[in-house]
Amino acid sequence: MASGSKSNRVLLVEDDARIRREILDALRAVGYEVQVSVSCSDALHALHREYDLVLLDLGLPDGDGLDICRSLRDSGRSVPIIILTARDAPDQRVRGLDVGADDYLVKPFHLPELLARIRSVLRRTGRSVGTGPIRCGALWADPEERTAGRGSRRLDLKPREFELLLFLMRHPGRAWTREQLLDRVWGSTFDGAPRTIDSHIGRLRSHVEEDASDPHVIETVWGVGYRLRDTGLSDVGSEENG
Amino acid sequence: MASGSKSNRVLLVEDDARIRREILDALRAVGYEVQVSVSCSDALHALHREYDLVLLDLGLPDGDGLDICRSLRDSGRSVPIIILTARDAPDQRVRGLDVGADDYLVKPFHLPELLARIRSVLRRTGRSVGTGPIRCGALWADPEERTAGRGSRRLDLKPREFELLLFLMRHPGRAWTREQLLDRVWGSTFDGAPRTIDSHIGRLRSHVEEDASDPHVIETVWGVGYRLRDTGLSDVGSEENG
DNA sequence: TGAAAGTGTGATCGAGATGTGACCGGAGGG
DNA sequence: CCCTCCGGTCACATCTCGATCACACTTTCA
Repeated sequence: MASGSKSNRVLLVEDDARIRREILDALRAVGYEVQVSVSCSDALHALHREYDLVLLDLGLPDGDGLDICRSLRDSGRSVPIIILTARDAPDQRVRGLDVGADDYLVKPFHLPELLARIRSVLRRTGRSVGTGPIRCGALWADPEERTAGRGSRRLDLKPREFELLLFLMRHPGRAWTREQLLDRVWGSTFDGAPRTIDSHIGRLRSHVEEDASDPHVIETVWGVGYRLRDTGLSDVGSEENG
Repeated sequence: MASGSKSNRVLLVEDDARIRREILDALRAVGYEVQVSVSCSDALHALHREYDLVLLDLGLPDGDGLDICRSLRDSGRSVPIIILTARDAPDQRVRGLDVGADDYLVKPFHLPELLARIRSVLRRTGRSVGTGPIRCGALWADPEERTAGRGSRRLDLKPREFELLLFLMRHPGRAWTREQLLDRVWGSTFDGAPRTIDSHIGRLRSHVEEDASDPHVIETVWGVGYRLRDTGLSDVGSEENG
């Protein structure tokens, strides 16, 4: 999901120079990385690359934006699309949405509303933060599916191991004492020996580490506790759009 | 008996009887399973159950729909929400979208457009329930014909077993708790023991699994529930072990 | 209405996950 | 260099939770 620390990439397909300028400035002002296409052929070429969002005008000089939308969906690409157009008839809206657009906004529109709709679509397709899968270096975990893995390999974790890993992944780079982990992962009602943590860390390492005798992922902080190594989001062949 | 896997489940929150009737009829006509709430408290109660979509009016007699939206998101629920309201000021739209709504439609609207936007949201969130036959690995099922099988062999499933299998096949790879399965497959009216699920999973396994004593198709997720093996991923067989 | 099939539930058994203490070895400090 | 302290590992007791089964209840269909 192309959302990490980099900015979101947007393809703006619009032939009217004035409107284009206006949207472009607004998007850049709030930090999106924007590319521009002014025609169908132009857009189809640009779409060989991956984007987080396509803003699509329908009335283009060399064809209809709906065809772009349709061809993207037909070829299985799920990149989010928001249609921006002057065509405001109800059946035109229905048609736009039914060829696979995620939203349909009629010109003239208010820029703040466009930005809000963009945020909404990105939020939805980027999977909302609290529940969606998270990544940390080569590690990934999906609380909803209850799956975790390293790279392409899926890990077979026991419930406690999964909870522990999930917690650590939500706070990469930070060191935790055994007491804190017991409190946060086991819950405040649990009153057990801190050594319990050691066992579970050990078991987790045997799954997660390349070489369990030389831990690089779950680090020991001597005299304190443990920490998940913060790998400033290295790449592990992500991408799921397509 | 309401069967969650047969159609998409929609919660309609609307206090105006005329509008409610209109939307309700339209949704049922196209096959959605609709529940209705007429107030905030009503809606919050209904939302203890799971839905595929919430249609949310903002001006409710006992509070603001925005609060419902906000509280759902705050508690980590990602259920799709479409706001339907008479509030048409741009900053109200922005606000609605920014508290977590997936779409914002101003009254009066055209029903076909609402339906198209519903389709779009369901498509995007992957909750759209198709009516055609589906496959998952060697398994196949046809909701219309009410037949299911494994490879070339037809399975003789009882109604509940069929519904359960169908539901699992529509979300391969995802783990479900017993409570969730009861809610989605048995229906929101059913209030029974979670152990019931165990029985049906057992019966289903005896049909579906090569060797029922060593389940590979319907996996047990310890401490959570069950999951249909996602054959899309590479082999999940026992990894290392300590 | 009666028989037969389908479904829900509680009891029991056993597999598998978890917590704990003992023992070992290495890191740090004097 | 030695001593002490702390973390790693392991085996095992314990306990939780899932599988199974029998049976009662419900629904369906003749």
